Parts: sequence; structure tokens; C-alpha cells
Amino acid sequence: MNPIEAKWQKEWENSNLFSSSVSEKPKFYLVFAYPTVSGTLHIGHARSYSIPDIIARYKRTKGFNVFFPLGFHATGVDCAKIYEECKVDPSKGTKKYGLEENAAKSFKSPLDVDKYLEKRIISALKRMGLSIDSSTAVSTIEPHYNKFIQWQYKRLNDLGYLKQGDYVLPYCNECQQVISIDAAQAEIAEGAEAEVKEYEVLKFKDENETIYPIATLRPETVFGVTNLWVNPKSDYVEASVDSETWVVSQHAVEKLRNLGKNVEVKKKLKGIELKDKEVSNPANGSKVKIIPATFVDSSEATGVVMSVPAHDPYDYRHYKEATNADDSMIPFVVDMRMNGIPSAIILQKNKGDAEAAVKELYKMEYRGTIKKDIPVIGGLPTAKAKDAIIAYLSQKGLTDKIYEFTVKEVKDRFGHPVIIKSIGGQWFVNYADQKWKGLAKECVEQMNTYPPEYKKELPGIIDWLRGRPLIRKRGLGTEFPFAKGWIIEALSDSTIYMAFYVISKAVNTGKLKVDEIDDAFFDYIYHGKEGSLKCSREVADQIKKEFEYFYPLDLNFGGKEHKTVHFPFFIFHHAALFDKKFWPKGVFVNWHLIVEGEKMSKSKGNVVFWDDAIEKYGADAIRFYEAHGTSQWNDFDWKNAEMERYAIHLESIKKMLDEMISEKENNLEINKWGEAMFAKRLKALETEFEKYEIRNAASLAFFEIRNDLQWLRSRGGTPSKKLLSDWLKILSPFIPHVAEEYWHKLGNKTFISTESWPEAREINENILKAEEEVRTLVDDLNNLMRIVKEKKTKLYVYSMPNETQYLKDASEFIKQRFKFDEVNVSSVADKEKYDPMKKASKAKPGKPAIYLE
RNA sequence: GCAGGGGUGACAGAGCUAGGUCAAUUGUGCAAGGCUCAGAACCUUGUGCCUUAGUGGCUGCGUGGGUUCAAAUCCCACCUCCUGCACCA
Repeated sequence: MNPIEAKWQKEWENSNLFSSSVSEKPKFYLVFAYPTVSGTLHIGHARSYSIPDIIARYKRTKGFNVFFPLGFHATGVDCAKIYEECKVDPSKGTKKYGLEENAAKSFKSPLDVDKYLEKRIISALKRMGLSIDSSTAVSTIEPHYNKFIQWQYKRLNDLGYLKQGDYVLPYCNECQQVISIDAAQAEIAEGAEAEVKEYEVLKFKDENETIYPIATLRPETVFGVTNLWVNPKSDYVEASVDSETWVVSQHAVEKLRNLGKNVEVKKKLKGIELKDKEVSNPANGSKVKIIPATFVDSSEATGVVMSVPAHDPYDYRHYKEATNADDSMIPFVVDMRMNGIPSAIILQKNKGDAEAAVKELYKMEYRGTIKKDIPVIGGLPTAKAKDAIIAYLSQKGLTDKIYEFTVKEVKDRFGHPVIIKSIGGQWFVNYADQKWKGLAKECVEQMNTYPPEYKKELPGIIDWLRGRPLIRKRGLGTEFPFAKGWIIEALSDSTIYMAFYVISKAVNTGKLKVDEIDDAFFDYIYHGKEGSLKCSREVADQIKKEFEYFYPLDLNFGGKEHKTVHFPFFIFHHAALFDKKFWPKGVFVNWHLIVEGEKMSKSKGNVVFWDDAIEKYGADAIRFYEAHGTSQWNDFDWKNAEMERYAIHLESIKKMLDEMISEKENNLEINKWGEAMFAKRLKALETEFEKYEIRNAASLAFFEIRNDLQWLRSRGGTPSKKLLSDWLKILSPFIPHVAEEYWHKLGNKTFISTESWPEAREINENILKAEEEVRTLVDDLNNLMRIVKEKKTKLYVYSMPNETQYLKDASEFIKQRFKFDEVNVSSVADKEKYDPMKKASKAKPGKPAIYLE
């Protein structure tokens, strides 16, 4: 463990430096997405958290009372998994999750895992030097948090923003649970890439009102139907489906039942028996026949398919084979401005490759328009026609839906088949509510986003959001107040947690008891609504005051994957539940971190654990690397070799600081340049910081200023102790431990972590310009010396008259640097000057002429 | 499919919302020199091609077009990579 870092972390802790409470100062409230308790932290977290910490520390120097709290998101799913794996093989826990060996062996329940990991996380955060206020720590599974979430959903329900409905999702009948299909998640043994595909079902009917439900992805082409297809060899059934009679494939029976339909098979039959059956098209009433064809996959969807030869190359081919129909008889729907049947033309273009033709045609038609003379949807763009025809038919009760995975076989980790099941009575958060959308947009309007472009995206995302399923059966969390045994899913329970930290702090510090918290309490704190409180009025008022002081939230940090998920929810819920004056002021999108070009993953075993990295490189070096390695609006590619370079670089800065601190100050003229340059950097740095351009700020603080100081010293100058102190203040948000250490080496007794930003200085442009000329001269000389072959010993410089004096002062420096015997500076106006090659005429302002001899 | 973001020199990564001052900041790597017994670190210089007393020219920022006196920067098409799309946090 790095002794300097350990020392200052302890000092900060002892002095309680980062806990915040109401004061006279302006506040700044920021949070990073509380870590999911799913293992120990890795360097990806380090980046996501060090950036907010840099900002928190910067804001502190700018005089803000910074509130930077902490919580834990415990979903239970991961803890349960870790618990199970450790039970079988504790060594897995150490390798895969970075757990300590003793701990891995000692777990008695998933909750133990959770508690253990929370402790690990908190100590890790502190080891990184994060200036968090850990007195707020709360986990989402603690009872007071649960009360808070329940209150939230009761109020949302009061506002009419919750609704109930059906919902389909992957499910395992044997395990009796929902399966999450996610390539990264280990719940799937086969078909992890599967997606759920939604077919529209259109009801064709025969003369007996028996329904032949065809399944399609392109309902708008229903006007071009020439016939239906069934597979002659497959098994079909006639069954009563709820109150109707349907003819579907045998395969479809189970699927329909899974979707919650009451299916009773009346009669079994072969596809061939349906031959020539006449049915009517639900869209236009026209009569078409059923034609058996072996290409039909009866295991897909309903096993009954509509044939649209004009717009489906397969249909076209089989239709021609089956009927010998003339092309002129084929109706088409989408106006492609082609001479003939679109599918025929495209099929020919693709040399008979039907699959390629389908792809090409669908793409073209998606951007096409429906023919004018088609009823209901004529003239609409294809993309809109789909919704329009469904809306039209469903009104008449002529549609339904059926679902399939995009891959045939999907199995869970026990090898059980995964099916698509309809869950009745699921609760949704109704983000489709227009009034609510309006509020959310209004909220976005008054917010800043980082990067700024995200703000432009948000209204589109808000429009796009629909109902969000809210509750689940698995894992840990808060019980949904309106459905026993169901808990609120993990994203829905973390939308307004920032408002809770003032309360969890009160609980942690013993001011407030968990029993004293109830709905009336929240109503009072957040809405100022009077009611009978279980806690003392005084305590409630204190908390309320603190809430009103720190709220609204100034910055919410979250990963880029939250751009369409958590951030919009966060906005919606704030907009619904809080007064406008408490609406959030900003969101900050954190990009991801990959390692050596690859995504970190537990299964790949390339996870770089936070603790290990700190042990090896030190917190400051990591902070430095992660702040500067790439812009914060980019994914970060962590490379060990790079990390080491940054660690070395940091060491050299420390060495330089040591030298400069022990150096005796002189009062050469060049020091004024040093001051001027620093003043200029300081100003630029502040601009970058205000935009949260962390990398640019780091670049200035670490590299530009360092190069300036190097130049200053090569010119014989010495930075003042004041300048060094100020440089440390600038560095301190990035590398707080090193800065603290050298701050004290300079003889300061306070903490640099709570010092204020260096005051702005006047920038002496004249001296910057004058010195720039010396640099130009050095550049030119470097250039010349390289080209000129023979050794030169004397330098003659000719400058504009007003520039001569400054260059004369610098001549000793030039002489030593290039090892000249003699350096002569003269004005171009000087008639007596030595100038055998007439070089003086080449001099320009800011760029002296040179002659070498 | 829908939505969003990228493709820049050996590498990482700026610049591209306000086109010229961009052969392109900075860092790393590499090369030469210095310092050292030697190495590390450190310092200086160089690092597209050609040319040159400090200059000038050519080729260049995914591909192909276009706008313009002028494009890495604006427009169009294409190729390609990444991310999200809902019970996964």
C-alpha cells in the first residue's frame, strides 16, 4: 500500500473532510450511479467514479459545499449467484470475483455476500481517494429504502402513471421463472443471441366463420394476397380458441396456450385436407383459396401463411409453380414504380437467390409508398401503413399477435426449453402518458447534459418510450405495494434515490429511526404536506431543510448504456414527483472502459480489479491515467503498458516538484514570463473544467504547465513557491494524495483538498510575445544547424528595433544552448552592424533574421 | 429492423458544432545526441515524401462523389466498427 496515499486518506477521514451539511455556502450536489453489488470493483468503476470525484474536488476549490454521497444497489441476483458458486468452489470466488479467500468460504447466505461486498466497495472507494460522504451509505434492500420506493410508487399510482396489462417474455415452465436472454448473462445454455419476434396475426375466415389466422411481419401487404399457404404434410388442428374456432398447426397449440389463450382441440387434420378451401381476406373481403405447399414451415407461428407474390420472392416463385398464373393477374400494394412485379424483378436481379431478393426488396419497400388506390392505407409510407392497417383491423377484432424467437432452439442453463409466455396483469410504468412526456421534456429543457449533444437526443427518447414493466418475481428488492410477492425491478427502484440520501444519513447518524419513517414522513419532506409524523417535528424539519438545501441534483453520472434507460426514467420520475424547483440540473454520461482492446468480463477472466491495480500503481497514477488517457466522451482502452508510462510520468513530476521546492528562488526577468504563462494556463484550465472537459484540463495541468516550467528552468528561472502552491491546487483534483503531500512539503498546514482555486492573475501578453520570439529563434536555429554541414561558432541575430533588447538579454541562453563562441544581437536599423550576407532584410516582426559564421 | 456514436499519422488520442493560420495539439513508441562504468530515469533534437541557410513543393485525415478561391472540417452515397432497444444493471 502506497504510504503517502494511506496517510492522507486517514487524515481526511479523521478530519471528516468530505461530509457535508447545510451551510451558508452555495451547494453542489452530484452522484454517480450507485454500484450494483455484484462483485468487487474493477478499473472500469475507477474511471466512472474518478471523473465525478475530480469534478467534486474542483467544485470544492471553487467554494461550493459539495454533497457527494454513496449508496449500494443490491439486486440480489448476483449475490445469489456468487453465494452458490462459492458454496461449490470458494476458489472461484477469489479468482472470478476478486473476493478474499476467508470470506469466500464463510458465506452462509446471499445476504452475507451482499454485506461483505458492500464493505469491500466502501473501502475500495476510499482507497481511490474519492471524496465521498460515506455517512449516507444505504443499500436498496434496507427497510427504510424499501419504504421510500413504496411511497414513490404509491404516489405515481395516485398520479395515474401506473397501469396494468399483458406482457410476453421468455420463460421456463419447468423452473417456473422468467429467463433473461442476454449474451453476457449465464442464464442461457443455447440461443443466447435470440430475440423475440412479434408476428401480426390476421384473421381470414371461411363461410362458417372458422378462422385461419395467418402470421406475418408485413401486414400492410394483406391487400396483395392471392392465396394462403399450408404445409400439406403437417399436422393441423381445428380448435376452439377462447370463443372462436381457429385452424392452426399442431405446433401452434402450445404457443397459443402460453400466450394465455384457452385452446381446446376439436379435430386433427393434415394440411392437405385444407386444399382449395375458400377464405375471405379480412382487409378487403376478397375470396382466396388455400394452397398446400411443402416449403411452409408449420412449426413457425400459426403454420398458416398468406401469399403475397408481388412483394415476397418466395411467394412469387411458389405461386407461379402452383398456379401458372400470369404476372398481370398478381395484385401489388407497394408502389415501387417498376415495370412489372417487384418481387419478380428483384428475384431476377439477384439471379434467383430468393433470400438475397427478400432482403433487398424489404429494404426498398420499407422506404416505399402504398399505392394510391389501396383502401385504408393508400398513399401512406410503408412504415406507417403497417400501424394503420393493424389499427383498422384490430378495431374489427380481426387481429392478434403471436411470438417466436429468432432462433429455433432456446434453452436455459439447465437445458430446459425456453418459451414465450404471456404474463397477465403485469404492472407498467406508463411512460406513454402524453402529459407525463410533456413534463419530462420540460425537465430536459432546463437541464444541462454532458456531453451537450445528449440533450438533443433526449426528447426523441422520451417520445419513443412506452410502458415499462415494473415488477418481477426474482431477486431482492422492494415489494410492490399493489401486488404481493412481486418486487419492483432494479431500474425502476433507482430513479429518484438521490432524494433519499439526506434521509439515509439521518438514519445512519441515529437522528431518525427506521420505524419513524412512513408515507406521511415522505410527503412532508418532499412535498411539505402536513400530516401526523412518527418522528419529532424538529428532526423532520432538519431533514427537510437539508433536502431543500441540496436539491435539486446538479449532476447525475451514469454509463452510456443508460442513455435510453436510467437517465430518461430519472427525468420522468423527477418531473412527476417533485416540484419544478427540485428538477435535476444535469446528467453526465460516462463512457466505458475496455482492457487491451477487449471488453472486461468475468468469463474471459480479464477483469482488472480495482484493489489490485491500486496496489500495483497507486491511486493517483490510476486517476491520472484515467483522466488523461482519453476524452471522457470516449470508451477508454486500458493498457497495462500505458498505465506504467503514466505512473512513471507521475514520478517524474514528483521529482521535478522536489527539485523546485528545494531550489532557491532568484529574481530573473524570465520569472515574469513564468508567471504570465501560468496565468494563461490557469485561465484556460478553468474554462475546460467548467465544461467538464476533464482530459483537456488534465492535459493543461500535467503536460502544458510542466513543459512551461521546464522551459522556465532551462532559461535559468525559478518558479515562486506561490506558483508551485497554485500548481498543486490545480493538480489536486486529479492526484489528491500527491498534491496533499507536496502542499505540506511546502510548509502549508491546511488540507489542499479544501483549499480554494488559485485567484486569477493578469496575463502579461507582452512578455509572452517577447519570449515567443526567443522560442522561434531556437526553432530556427535547430533547423539551420541541421541543414548546415560545417561547424559554426558565431551567431548574428537581426531583429526589429523594439525587439532587440529582449533578445540581447536572451543571448547568453542561446550561446550556452547551442555552444556558440559569440552571439551578437543587433537591430535591423543599425547601420554599423556586421552583415556580410545581407540577411537582415529577412527579419520580420516576431521572427529575427540569422546569420551564422 | 429502430435509435445513437465512431473510422485521423507506428500507437493512444485532439481537431472537426463557427471551412483557411492543419503535415495536423499532446502523450507514447521509435531514432540520434547528451548525462552515466553501464542501464533506468532525465535533458536536447528528429520522426509522411522531396527539396532548402531558417525555404518551397507534393501526397495526405474510412471509400467514392459534390459544394467552395479553399475541406480532416460542409453536403450526398457507400463500406465498416461500437453501443442501447426493456425485467439486464
